[in-house]
Amino acid sequence: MSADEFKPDDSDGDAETMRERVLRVADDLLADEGPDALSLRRIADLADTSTQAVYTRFGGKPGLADALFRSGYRRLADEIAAMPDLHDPIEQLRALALAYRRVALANPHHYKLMTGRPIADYDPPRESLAFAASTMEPLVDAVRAACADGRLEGDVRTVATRLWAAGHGRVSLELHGLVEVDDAEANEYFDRLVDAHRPR
Amino acid sequence: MSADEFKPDDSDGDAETMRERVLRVADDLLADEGPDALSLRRIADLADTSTQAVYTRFGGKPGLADALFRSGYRRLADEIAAMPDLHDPIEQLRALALAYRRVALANPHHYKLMTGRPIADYDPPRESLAFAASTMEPLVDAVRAACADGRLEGDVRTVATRLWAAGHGRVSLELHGLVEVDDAEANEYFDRLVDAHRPR
DNA sequence: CGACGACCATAACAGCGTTATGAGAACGGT
DNA sequence: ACCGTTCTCATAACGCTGTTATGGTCGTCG
Repeated sequence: MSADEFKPDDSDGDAETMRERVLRVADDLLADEGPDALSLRRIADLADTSTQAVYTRFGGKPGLADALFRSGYRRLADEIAAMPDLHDPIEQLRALALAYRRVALANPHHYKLMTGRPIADYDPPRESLAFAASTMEPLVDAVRAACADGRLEGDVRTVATRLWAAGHGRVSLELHGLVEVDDAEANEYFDRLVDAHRPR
Repeated sequence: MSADEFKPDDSDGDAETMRERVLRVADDLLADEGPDALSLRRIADLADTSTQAVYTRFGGKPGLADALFRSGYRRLADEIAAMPDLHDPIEQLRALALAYRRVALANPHHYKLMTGRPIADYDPPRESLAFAASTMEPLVDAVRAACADGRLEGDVRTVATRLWAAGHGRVSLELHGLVEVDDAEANEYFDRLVDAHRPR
């Protein structure tokens, strides 16, 4: 049983800890088959361990779901951080919106976990919600820059929140099949949103 | 299959059919405790029947979920239909947005079922999605009237869809705790959205 | 070296959605 | 009016779920 691959005593090196392995397996399973496919027994089997390990590392299924929730927002934050600086605040806003939508459509199951409640008995705790909201900081920065240039007007955080909400709404309806997925219209839509906050 | 059943001949005119009873119990349970509390066994007990009845009437849990999905959109459609006609298209649009948000915040669990996927193995079928989209027709009508008056410009359905998406986004983030619930800001937000489609 | 505590595999428990089985009522054709 | 068919639903079982209890192995530290 359990060919002792590694012991946690000395330096971790590049070996994967059990926690990392479980998280990676769950993350892949979520991406491939969606939230309904996430069963502790299946995850434990795929990670070559038992369900009990999930409990010692994550405290249970909601704890594992929270790790996936954060992992989803971390990916979003990483993709945003990897974007080139366009130096034009309005262009930057457009790029952020496109990136947001692109990440969401590319990882629909993660997006549902990040903005919906697809896993029973899991509701993101305060800290996770705060972390999620913090991934919108680049958007706030771009709005601030645009306001400083006189290209937008209004309270910075309020405007940023409006853009976030509107962008999320479009993506959410697309993902749920309530409106058609349409890149061109999505772009038009967002441009109009930005226009709505231009000084006139 | 399933012509409407008749009870014995006596005058029980307002008697509830088993299907109605199950649906009402499930609807109350959803409103009171949320989607996670919906278990067929519990519903069957509360409706004084067995789980099997749910299968003959709804085909299973996803079928019951679909009935609740439609019931949620029907309530929304009814509330909208009960609104007085304001005769001013823009005012009508504002009133529709407020009604949409009010219904959503008053029935958060239903709203999650209507726009999210909180019940395992249930994805709304085409017809249910079409029914859901049809509840937005009064919004389309108001946009059409506003365009006819020259108060808005653009393709009618496109503009209506944009307003729907943006409104949904705000409500969704509020319900999920990602932005603060704020009536005044919600109104401001929607007014800006409408402004964005005014001719300039 | 021995006691302690962390970790995890095994197994059990209660609950879930679903399905099989069978009994009883309702229906339709003759 | 009769009888066979069909529909409906209660009971019980099946396999799955998340969770918890138990016990054993191992590293840590007094």
